[in-house]
Amino acid sequence: MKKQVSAIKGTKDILPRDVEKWQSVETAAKRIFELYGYREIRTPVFEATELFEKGTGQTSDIVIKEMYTFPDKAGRSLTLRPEYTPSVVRSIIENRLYLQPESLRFYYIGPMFRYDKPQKGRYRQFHQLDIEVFGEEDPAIDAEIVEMAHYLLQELQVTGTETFVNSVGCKKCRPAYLKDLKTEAKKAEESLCSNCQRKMATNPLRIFDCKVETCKKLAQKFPKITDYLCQECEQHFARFCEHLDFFEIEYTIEPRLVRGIDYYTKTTFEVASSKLGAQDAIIGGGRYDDMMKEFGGPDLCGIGFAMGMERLISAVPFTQMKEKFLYLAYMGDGAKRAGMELVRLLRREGIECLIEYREQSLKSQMSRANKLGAAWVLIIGEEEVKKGRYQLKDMETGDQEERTREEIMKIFGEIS
RNA sequence: GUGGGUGUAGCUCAACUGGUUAGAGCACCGGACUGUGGAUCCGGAGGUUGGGGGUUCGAGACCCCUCACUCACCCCA
Repeated sequence: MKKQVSAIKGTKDILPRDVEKWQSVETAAKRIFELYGYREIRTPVFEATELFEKGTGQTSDIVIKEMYTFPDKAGRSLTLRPEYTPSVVRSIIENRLYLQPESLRFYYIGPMFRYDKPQKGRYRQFHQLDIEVFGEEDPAIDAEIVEMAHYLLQELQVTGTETFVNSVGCKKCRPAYLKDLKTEAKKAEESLCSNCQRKMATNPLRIFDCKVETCKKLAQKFPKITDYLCQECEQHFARFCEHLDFFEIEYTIEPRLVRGIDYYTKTTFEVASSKLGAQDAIIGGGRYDDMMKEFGGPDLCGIGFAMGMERLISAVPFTQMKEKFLYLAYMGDGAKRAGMELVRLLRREGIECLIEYREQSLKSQMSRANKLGAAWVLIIGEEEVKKGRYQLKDMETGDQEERTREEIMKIFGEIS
Protein backbone atom coordinates (compact mmCIF):
# COMPACT_ATOMS: atom_id res chain seq x y z
CA MET A 1 0.00 0.00 0.00
CA LYS A 2 1.20 3.47 -0.87
CA LYS A 3 1.27 6.05 1.81
CA GLN A 4 -1.99 7.91 1.60
CA VAL A 5 -4.02 10.38 3.55
CA SER A 6 -6.72 8.52 5.42
CA ALA A 7 -9.62 9.36 7.68
CA ILE A 8 -8.70 10.25 11.25
CA LYS A 9 -8.81 7.41 13.75
CA GLY A 10 -12.28 6.91 15.10
CA THR A 11 -13.98 8.73 12.22
CA LYS A 12 -15.81 7.20 9.29
CA ASP A 13 -17.05 8.14 5.86
CA ILE A 14 -20.75 7.59 5.47
CA LEU A 15 -21.00 6.37 1.88
CA PRO A 16 -24.05 6.83 -0.36
CA ARG A 17 -25.45 3.35 0.29
CA ASP A 18 -25.37 4.10 4.04
CA VAL A 19 -26.57 7.67 3.76
CA GLU A 20 -29.86 6.21 2.61
CA LYS A 21 -30.20 4.43 5.96
CA TRP A 22 -29.21 7.53 7.89
CA GLN A 23 -31.78 9.61 6.09
CA SER A 24 -34.58 7.16 6.70
CA VAL A 25 -33.80 7.05 10.43
CA GLU A 26 -33.52 10.83 10.60
CA THR A 27 -36.79 11.27 8.79
CA ALA A 28 -38.61 8.87 11.09
CA ALA A 29 -37.12 10.52 14.18
CA LYS A 30 -38.03 14.02 13.07
CA ARG A 31 -41.55 12.98 12.25
CA ILE A 32 -42.11 11.37 15.63
CA PHE A 33 -40.43 14.07 17.70
CA GLU A 34 -42.57 16.69 15.99
CA LEU A 35 -45.67 14.62 16.75
CA TYR A 36 -44.80 15.05 20.42
CA GLY A 37 -44.38 18.80 20.04
CA TYR A 38 -40.61 18.98 19.77
CA ARG A 39 -38.88 21.44 17.45
CA GLU A 40 -35.42 21.28 15.96
CA ILE A 41 -32.66 23.48 17.32
CA ARG A 42 -29.14 23.76 15.92
CA THR A 43 -26.23 24.98 17.96
CA PRO A 44 -22.54 25.28 17.01
CA VAL A 45 -20.29 22.19 17.04
CA PHE A 46 -17.75 23.99 19.19
CA GLU A 47 -18.22 25.98 22.34
CA ALA A 48 -16.16 27.61 25.04
CA THR A 49 -14.41 24.85 26.96
CA GLU A 50 -15.82 26.07 30.27
CA LEU A 51 -19.35 25.32 29.10
CA PHE A 52 -18.64 21.61 29.31
CA GLU A 53 -16.43 21.89 32.36
CA LYS A 54 -19.34 23.45 34.20
CA GLY A 55 -22.17 21.56 32.52
CA THR A 56 -20.91 18.05 31.94
CA GLY A 57 -18.88 18.24 35.12
CA GLN A 58 -15.25 18.50 36.23
CA THR A 59 -15.20 14.97 37.60
CA SER A 60 -16.76 13.21 34.60
CA ASP A 61 -14.51 11.07 32.41
CA ILE A 62 -15.77 13.01 29.43
CA VAL A 63 -14.27 16.25 30.71
CA ILE A 64 -11.21 14.71 32.34
CA LYS A 65 -9.90 12.75 29.40
CA GLU A 66 -12.14 12.74 26.37
CA MET A 67 -12.51 16.28 25.09
CA TYR A 68 -11.14 17.70 21.86
CA THR A 69 -9.93 20.97 23.32
CA PHE A 70 -7.78 23.48 21.46
CA PRO A 71 -6.90 27.18 21.56
CA ASP A 72 -8.14 29.39 18.74
CA LYS A 73 -5.96 32.09 17.22
CA ALA A 74 -6.95 34.56 19.90
CA GLY A 75 -5.97 32.13 22.63
CA ARG A 76 -9.50 31.20 23.74
CA SER A 77 -9.96 27.60 24.78
CA LEU A 78 -12.54 25.90 22.58
CA THR A 79 -13.94 22.39 22.67
CA LEU A 80 -15.69 20.27 20.07
CA ARG A 81 -18.88 19.35 21.88
CA PRO A 82 -18.70 15.92 23.52
CA GLU A 83 -22.42 16.02 24.25
CA TYR A 84 -25.28 18.25 23.50
CA THR A 85 -27.19 19.20 26.65
CA PRO A 86 -24.96 22.07 27.88
CA SER A 87 -25.22 23.73 24.46
CA VAL A 88 -29.02 23.78 24.53
CA VAL A 89 -29.06 25.11 28.06
CA ARG A 90 -26.67 27.88 27.04
CA SER A 91 -28.76 28.69 24.00
CA ILE A 92 -32.00 28.88 25.98
CA ILE A 93 -30.49 31.26 28.49
CA GLU A 94 -28.68 33.34 25.87
CA ASN A 95 -31.77 33.70 23.67
CA ARG A 96 -34.17 34.06 26.60
CA LEU A 97 -36.27 31.30 25.11
CA TYR A 98 -37.92 30.68 28.47
CA LEU A 99 -39.73 34.01 28.06
CA GLN A 100 -41.40 32.87 24.85
CA PRO A 101 -44.80 31.22 24.82
CA GLU A 102 -43.53 28.18 22.87
CA SER A 103 -43.03 25.04 24.88
CA LEU A 104 -39.43 24.25 25.66
CA ARG A 105 -39.07 20.97 23.81
CA PHE A 106 -36.19 20.56 21.42
CA TYR A 107 -34.55 17.94 19.31
CA TYR A 108 -31.27 17.86 17.51
CA ILE A 109 -29.32 15.57 15.19
CA GLY A 110 -25.60 16.00 14.74
CA PRO A 111 -22.01 14.98 15.37
CA MET A 112 -20.37 14.78 18.79
CA PHE A 113 -16.68 14.31 19.54
CA ARG A 114 -14.95 12.31 22.23
CA TYR A 115 -11.31 11.33 22.37
CA ASP A 116 -12.00 7.72 23.32
CA LYS A 117 -10.26 4.61 22.09
CA PRO A 118 -12.46 3.40 19.25
CA GLN A 119 -14.14 0.03 19.32
CA LYS A 120 -17.35 -1.51 18.08
CA GLY A 121 -20.11 1.05 18.51
CA ARG A 122 -17.77 3.74 19.75
CA TYR A 123 -16.20 6.41 17.60
CA ARG A 124 -14.39 9.68 18.09
CA GLN A 125 -16.81 11.47 15.85
CA PHE A 126 -20.22 9.96 16.36
CA HIS A 127 -23.74 11.19 15.89
CA GLN A 128 -26.50 11.68 18.34
CA LEU A 129 -30.17 12.26 18.14
CA ASP A 130 -31.07 14.30 21.20
CA ILE A 131 -34.25 15.57 22.76
CA GLU A 132 -34.61 17.89 25.72
CA VAL A 133 -37.59 19.22 27.69
CA PHE A 134 -37.44 22.11 30.14
CA GLY A 135 -39.76 23.29 32.86
CA GLU A 136 -41.71 20.07 33.30
CA GLU A 137 -41.42 18.74 36.84
CA ASP A 138 -44.15 16.16 36.64
CA PRO A 139 -42.75 12.60 36.35
CA ALA A 140 -45.33 12.09 33.61
CA ILE A 141 -42.87 13.75 31.23
CA ASP A 142 -40.13 11.37 32.32
CA ALA A 143 -42.36 8.51 31.28
CA GLU A 144 -43.50 10.25 28.12
CA ILE A 145 -40.00 10.62 26.73
CA VAL A 146 -39.36 6.94 27.39
CA GLU A 147 -42.61 6.17 25.63
CA MET A 148 -41.60 8.38 22.71
CA ALA A 149 -38.26 6.59 22.45
CA HIS A 150 -40.07 3.28 22.42
CA TYR A 151 -42.42 4.44 19.72
CA LEU A 152 -39.50 5.49 17.55
CA LEU A 153 -37.79 2.15 18.06
CA GLN A 154 -41.01 0.41 17.18
CA GLU A 155 -41.39 2.47 14.00
CA LEU A 156 -37.83 1.56 13.05
CA GLN A 157 -38.59 -2.09 13.80
CA VAL A 158 -35.82 -2.36 16.34
CA THR A 159 -36.36 -5.47 18.45
CA GLY A 160 -34.47 -7.13 21.25
CA THR A 161 -34.17 -4.06 23.44
CA GLU A 162 -34.29 -3.78 27.19
CA THR A 163 -35.11 -0.68 29.19
CA PHE A 164 -33.47 0.11 32.51
CA VAL A 165 -34.58 2.84 34.87
CA ASN A 166 -33.27 4.26 38.11
CA SER A 167 -33.26 7.30 40.30
CA VAL A 168 -29.96 8.82 41.34
CA GLY A 169 -31.54 11.09 43.91
CA CYS A 170 -30.83 14.76 44.28
CA LYS A 171 -28.41 17.09 46.05
CA LYS A 172 -30.29 16.50 49.28
CA CYS A 173 -30.35 12.71 49.44
CA ARG A 174 -27.46 11.50 47.30
CA PRO A 175 -24.58 12.65 49.57
CA ALA A 176 -25.82 10.56 52.49
CA TYR A 177 -26.09 7.56 50.25
CA LEU A 178 -22.62 7.97 48.80
CA LYS A 179 -21.19 8.31 52.27
CA ASP A 180 -22.76 5.06 53.43
CA LEU A 181 -21.80 3.30 50.24
CA LYS A 182 -18.19 4.33 50.69
CA THR A 183 -18.23 3.18 54.28
CA GLU A 184 -19.56 -0.23 53.29
CA ALA A 185 -17.11 -0.53 50.43
CA LYS A 186 -14.26 0.43 52.75
CA LYS A 187 -15.19 -2.45 55.05
CA ALA A 188 -14.88 -4.86 52.14
CA GLU A 189 -11.91 -3.11 50.59
CA GLU A 190 -9.49 -6.02 50.85
CA SER A 191 -11.82 -8.37 49.02
CA LEU A 192 -12.50 -5.98 46.16
CA CYS A 193 -10.49 -6.02 42.95
CA SER A 194 -7.92 -3.29 42.44
CA ASN A 195 -10.18 -1.59 39.95
CA CYS A 196 -13.01 -1.32 42.45
CA GLN A 197 -10.65 -0.10 45.13
CA ARG A 198 -9.85 2.78 42.85
CA LYS A 199 -13.52 3.41 42.09
CA MET A 200 -14.24 3.65 45.82
CA ALA A 201 -12.73 7.09 45.84
CA THR A 202 -13.61 8.33 42.37
CA ASN A 203 -17.04 6.91 41.61
CA PRO A 204 -18.26 4.35 44.13
CA LEU A 205 -21.51 3.79 42.22
CA ARG A 206 -19.46 2.20 39.47
CA ILE A 207 -18.50 -0.68 41.76
CA PHE A 208 -21.91 -2.13 40.92
CA ASP A 209 -20.77 -2.49 37.31
CA CYS A 210 -17.76 -4.68 38.06
CA LYS A 211 -17.67 -8.04 36.34
CA VAL A 212 -15.46 -9.80 38.89
CA GLU A 213 -17.53 -12.43 40.73
CA THR A 214 -16.37 -11.60 44.24
CA CYS A 215 -17.08 -7.91 43.69
CA LYS A 216 -20.52 -8.72 42.33
CA LYS A 217 -21.33 -10.79 45.41
CA LEU A 218 -20.12 -8.14 47.80
CA ALA A 219 -21.92 -5.40 45.91
CA GLN A 220 -25.24 -7.15 46.41
CA LYS A 221 -25.00 -6.37 50.10
CA PHE A 222 -24.04 -2.74 49.57
CA PRO A 223 -26.73 -0.13 50.19
CA LYS A 224 -28.97 0.78 47.27
CA ILE A 225 -29.74 4.33 46.22
CA THR A 226 -33.42 3.49 46.08
CA ASP A 227 -33.40 2.99 49.86
CA TYR A 228 -31.92 6.43 50.47
CA LEU A 229 -34.13 8.65 48.33
CA CYS A 230 -35.65 11.63 50.07
CA GLN A 231 -39.42 11.82 50.08
CA GLU A 232 -39.57 14.04 47.03
CA CYS A 233 -37.25 11.83 44.97
CA GLU A 234 -38.89 8.65 46.15
CA GLN A 235 -42.32 9.91 45.16
CA HIS A 236 -41.06 11.16 41.84
CA PHE A 237 -39.55 7.77 41.08
CA ALA A 238 -42.68 5.89 42.18
CA ARG A 239 -44.90 8.04 39.99
CA PHE A 240 -42.47 7.74 37.08
CA CYS A 241 -42.79 3.96 37.31
CA GLU A 242 -46.56 4.19 37.60
CA HIS A 243 -46.68 6.17 34.39
CA LEU A 244 -44.46 3.64 32.64
CA ASP A 245 -46.93 0.95 33.73
CA PHE A 246 -49.74 3.13 32.41
CA PHE A 247 -48.01 3.21 29.02
CA GLU A 248 -47.49 -0.55 29.33
CA ILE A 249 -43.76 -0.19 28.93
CA GLU A 250 -41.62 -3.06 30.14
CA TYR A 251 -38.67 -1.97 32.20
CA THR A 252 -36.23 -3.16 34.82
CA ILE A 253 -35.36 -1.12 37.85
CA GLU A 254 -31.60 -1.12 37.95
CA PRO A 255 -30.24 0.60 41.05
CA ARG A 256 -26.74 0.34 39.68
CA LEU A 257 -27.65 2.30 36.56
CA VAL A 258 -25.56 5.41 36.90
CA ARG A 259 -25.03 7.76 34.06
CA GLY A 260 -21.40 8.85 33.99
CA ILE A 261 -22.27 12.49 33.74
CA ASP A 262 -22.32 14.58 36.88
CA TYR A 263 -25.47 16.59 36.40
CA TYR A 264 -28.15 13.93 36.61
CA THR A 265 -30.81 14.12 39.31
CA LYS A 266 -33.72 11.79 40.01
CA THR A 267 -34.63 9.83 36.88
CA THR A 268 -32.02 8.12 34.74
CA PHE A 269 -32.71 5.50 32.11
CA GLU A 270 -31.11 3.51 29.36
CA VAL A 271 -32.24 1.33 26.47
CA ALA A 272 -29.84 -1.45 25.53
CA SER A 273 -29.88 -3.64 22.44
CA SER A 274 -28.97 -7.30 22.33
CA LYS A 275 -27.85 -6.84 18.73
CA LEU A 276 -24.77 -4.81 19.62
CA GLY A 277 -21.40 -5.60 21.15
CA ALA A 278 -20.08 -4.46 24.51
CA GLN A 279 -21.27 -0.93 23.77
CA ASP A 280 -24.92 -1.88 23.83
CA ALA A 281 -26.66 1.29 25.03
CA ILE A 282 -28.54 2.87 22.17
CA ILE A 283 -30.37 5.41 24.30
CA GLY A 284 -29.30 7.04 27.53
CA GLY A 285 -30.79 9.92 29.38
CA GLY A 286 -32.20 11.41 32.50
CA ARG A 287 -33.27 14.43 34.47
CA TYR A 288 -31.04 17.38 35.32
CA ASP A 289 -32.96 19.76 37.54
CA ASP A 290 -30.12 22.04 38.58
CA MET A 291 -28.20 22.79 35.41
CA MET A 292 -30.15 25.77 34.16
CA LYS A 293 -29.89 27.57 37.46
CA GLU A 294 -26.22 26.79 37.81
CA PHE A 295 -25.59 28.49 34.49
CA GLY A 296 -27.21 31.62 35.79
CA GLY A 297 -30.53 31.01 34.08
CA PRO A 298 -33.98 30.63 35.55
CA ASP A 299 -34.71 27.79 37.95
CA LEU A 300 -36.03 25.44 35.28
CA CYS A 301 -35.69 21.70 35.51
CA GLY A 302 -34.66 19.69 32.48
CA ILE A 303 -34.83 16.17 31.13
CA GLY A 304 -33.71 14.53 27.93
CA PHE A 305 -32.06 11.63 26.23
CA ALA A 306 -29.55 10.93 23.50
CA MET A 307 -29.61 8.14 20.96
CA GLY A 308 -26.40 7.01 19.31
CA MET A 309 -27.05 7.08 15.57
CA GLU A 310 -24.34 4.58 14.66
CA ARG A 311 -25.56 2.13 17.28
CA LEU A 312 -29.19 2.70 16.44
CA ILE A 313 -28.59 2.13 12.73
CA SER A 314 -26.80 -1.13 13.33
CA ALA A 315 -29.87 -2.36 15.23
CA VAL A 316 -32.35 -1.33 12.51
CA PRO A 317 -33.29 -3.94 9.91
CA PHE A 318 -33.27 -2.27 6.51
CA THR A 319 -35.02 -3.54 3.44
CA GLN A 320 -33.75 -1.66 0.46
CA MET A 321 -36.05 -0.85 -2.37
CA LYS A 322 -34.54 1.03 -5.24
CA GLU A 323 -36.19 3.88 -7.05
CA LYS A 324 -36.92 3.05 -10.68
CA PHE A 325 -34.85 5.03 -13.13
CA LEU A 326 -34.16 5.41 -16.83
CA TYR A 327 -30.73 5.01 -18.41
CA LEU A 328 -30.05 6.86 -21.64
CA ALA A 329 -27.89 5.04 -24.19
CA TYR A 330 -26.80 7.12 -27.17
CA MET A 331 -24.55 6.82 -30.18
CA GLY A 332 -23.18 9.92 -31.86
CA ASP A 333 -23.46 13.65 -31.25
CA GLY A 334 -26.90 14.12 -32.75
CA ALA A 335 -28.30 11.36 -30.55
CA LYS A 336 -26.57 12.81 -27.52
CA ARG A 337 -28.27 16.18 -28.06
CA ALA A 338 -31.66 14.60 -28.63
CA GLY A 339 -31.20 12.44 -25.54
CA MET A 340 -30.13 15.31 -23.33
CA GLU A 341 -33.17 17.27 -24.36
CA LEU A 342 -35.60 14.44 -23.75
CA VAL A 343 -34.06 13.48 -20.44
CA ARG A 344 -34.30 17.05 -19.27
CA LEU A 345 -38.04 16.98 -19.87
CA LEU A 346 -38.43 13.60 -18.20
CA ARG A 347 -36.64 14.86 -15.10
CA ARG A 348 -39.10 17.75 -14.96
CA GLU A 349 -41.78 15.07 -14.82
CA GLY A 350 -40.07 13.52 -11.80
CA ILE A 351 -38.46 10.59 -13.58
CA GLU A 352 -34.93 9.81 -12.44
CA CYS A 353 -32.65 9.66 -15.51
CA LEU A 354 -28.98 8.88 -15.89
CA ILE A 355 -26.73 9.68 -18.83
CA GLU A 356 -23.07 8.81 -18.57
CA TYR A 357 -21.06 11.05 -20.87
CA ARG A 358 -18.35 8.75 -22.10
CA GLU A 359 -17.65 7.05 -25.40
CA GLN A 360 -18.98 3.54 -25.03
CA SER A 361 -20.38 0.91 -27.33
CA LEU A 362 -24.10 0.33 -27.13
CA LYS A 363 -23.32 -3.06 -25.68
CA SER A 364 -21.40 -1.66 -22.78
CA GLN A 365 -24.03 1.00 -22.21
CA MET A 366 -26.66 -1.73 -21.98
CA SER A 367 -24.41 -3.65 -19.65
CA ARG A 368 -23.98 -0.60 -17.43
CA ALA A 369 -27.73 0.00 -17.36
CA ASN A 370 -28.30 -3.58 -16.31
CA LYS A 371 -25.65 -3.47 -13.60
CA LEU A 372 -26.94 -0.22 -12.19
CA GLY A 373 -30.45 -1.66 -12.07
CA ALA A 374 -32.15 0.67 -14.56
CA ALA A 375 -35.83 -0.03 -15.06
CA TRP A 376 -35.79 1.33 -18.61
CA VAL A 377 -33.20 2.15 -21.25
CA LEU A 378 -33.87 4.77 -23.86
CA ILE A 379 -31.76 4.03 -26.92
CA ILE A 380 -30.99 6.78 -29.41
CA GLY A 381 -28.76 6.45 -32.48
CA GLU A 382 -28.45 8.37 -35.76
CA GLU A 383 -31.41 6.55 -37.26
CA GLU A 384 -33.70 7.36 -34.35
CA VAL A 385 -32.77 11.01 -34.61
CA LYS A 386 -33.62 11.02 -38.32
CA LYS A 387 -36.95 9.30 -37.76
CA GLY A 388 -37.80 11.19 -34.58
CA ARG A 389 -38.68 7.85 -33.01
CA TYR A 390 -36.68 6.35 -30.16
CA GLN A 391 -36.21 2.87 -28.77
CA LEU A 392 -37.66 2.44 -25.28
CA LYS A 393 -36.68 -0.81 -23.61
CA ASP A 394 -38.17 -2.28 -20.45
CA MET A 395 -35.21 -3.96 -18.76
CA GLU A 396 -37.27 -6.36 -16.72
CA THR A 397 -39.38 -7.84 -19.50
CA GLY A 398 -36.93 -7.11 -22.29
CA ASP A 399 -39.74 -5.57 -24.38
CA GLN A 400 -38.61 -2.82 -26.70
CA GLU A 401 -40.80 -0.39 -28.60
CA GLU A 402 -40.25 2.51 -30.95
CA ARG A 403 -41.84 5.71 -29.62
CA THR A 404 -42.06 9.36 -30.50
CA ARG A 405 -41.05 12.02 -28.03
CA GLU A 406 -44.68 12.82 -27.27
CA GLU A 407 -45.51 9.19 -26.64
CA ILE A 408 -42.58 8.83 -24.26
CA MET A 409 -43.59 11.93 -22.34
CA LYS A 410 -47.11 10.60 -22.06
CA ILE A 411 -46.00 7.18 -20.81
CA PHE A 412 -43.79 8.61 -18.09
CA GLY A 413 -46.24 11.34 -17.28
CA GLU A 414 -48.61 8.59 -16.22
CA ILE A 415 -45.99 6.69 -14.25
CA SER A 416 -44.92 9.62 -12.11
C1' G B 1 -4.60 5.21 28.83
C1' U B 2 -4.19 -0.73 29.46
C1' G B 3 -4.57 -5.60 27.16
C1' G B 4 -5.75 -9.36 23.13
C1' G B 5 -6.40 -10.37 17.78
C1' U B 6 -5.50 -9.28 12.59
C1' G B 7 -2.75 -6.91 8.31
C1' U B 8 -1.51 -10.87 1.13
C1' A B 9 -5.28 -7.77 -5.70
C1' G B 10 -11.06 -3.20 -5.32
C1' C B 11 -13.75 -7.31 -1.97
C1' U B 12 -13.55 -12.46 0.45
C1' C B 13 -9.61 -15.56 1.24
C1' A B 14 -5.30 -19.46 -0.34
C1' A B 15 0.14 -20.39 -0.39
C1' C B 16 2.28 -27.81 3.56
C1' U B 17 7.09 -27.61 9.35
C1' G B 18 10.86 -21.08 5.59
C1' G B 19 12.01 -23.29 -0.82
C1' U B 20 11.13 -21.66 -8.31
C1' U B 21 8.02 -16.26 -11.33
C1' A B 22 2.66 -15.09 -4.50
C1' G B 23 -2.67 -17.98 -6.44
C1' A B 24 -8.30 -18.53 -6.65
C1' G B 25 -13.41 -16.81 -6.51
C1' C B 26 -16.22 -12.40 -6.96
C1' A B 27 -15.83 -7.50 -9.09
C1' C B 28 -13.48 -4.65 -13.30
C1' C B 29 -11.99 -4.15 -18.78
C1' G B 30 -12.07 -6.50 -23.64
C1' G B 31 -13.48 -10.43 -27.20
C1' A B 32 -16.76 -14.56 -29.12
C1' C B 33 -21.79 -11.14 -30.72
C1' U B 34 -19.62 -4.31 -36.42
C1' G B 35 -26.66 -0.88 -32.92
C1' U B 36 -28.89 -4.23 -27.58
C1' G B 37 -28.07 -6.06 -20.75
C1' G B 38 -28.40 -10.68 -17.55
C1' A B 39 -26.15 -16.92 -18.99
C1' U B 40 -21.67 -19.44 -21.00
C1' C B 41 -16.72 -19.62 -22.90
C1' C B 42 -11.93 -17.12 -23.90
C1' G B 43 -8.48 -13.37 -22.82
C1' G B 44 -6.54 -8.89 -20.11
C1' A B 45 -5.36 -5.63 -16.30
C1' G B 46 -4.63 -5.38 -11.28
C1' G B 47 0.51 -6.79 -5.60
C1' U B 48 7.23 -2.96 -3.19
C1' U B 49 2.50 -9.58 0.90
C1' G B 50 0.94 -2.25 5.82
C1' G B 51 6.09 0.16 6.56
C1' G B 52 11.26 -0.32 8.41
C1' G B 53 15.14 -3.30 10.25
C1' G B 54 17.14 -8.29 11.49
C1' U B 55 18.06 -13.90 11.12
C1' U B 56 18.95 -17.12 6.68
C1' C B 57 21.93 -19.65 0.78
C1' G B 58 16.63 -18.29 0.60
C1' A B 59 11.23 -14.70 4.35
C1' G B 60 4.35 -13.55 2.75
C1' A B 61 5.69 -17.02 6.75
C1' C B 62 10.55 -16.57 12.01
C1' C B 63 12.48 -12.20 15.51
C1' C B 64 12.45 -6.81 16.83
C1' C B 65 10.41 -1.91 16.00
C1' U B 66 6.55 0.97 13.95
C1' C B 67 1.81 2.07 11.75
C1' A B 68 -3.16 0.84 10.74
C1' C B 69 -7.51 -1.78 11.64
C1' U B 70 -10.31 -4.59 15.14
C1' C B 71 -12.26 -6.56 19.86
C1' A B 72 -12.31 -5.91 25.04
C1' C B 73 -11.24 -3.05 29.77
C1' C B 74 -12.14 2.04 31.63
C1' C B 75 -16.23 4.98 30.28
C1' C B 76 -20.20 6.06 27.30
C1' A B 77 -24.49 7.08 22.63
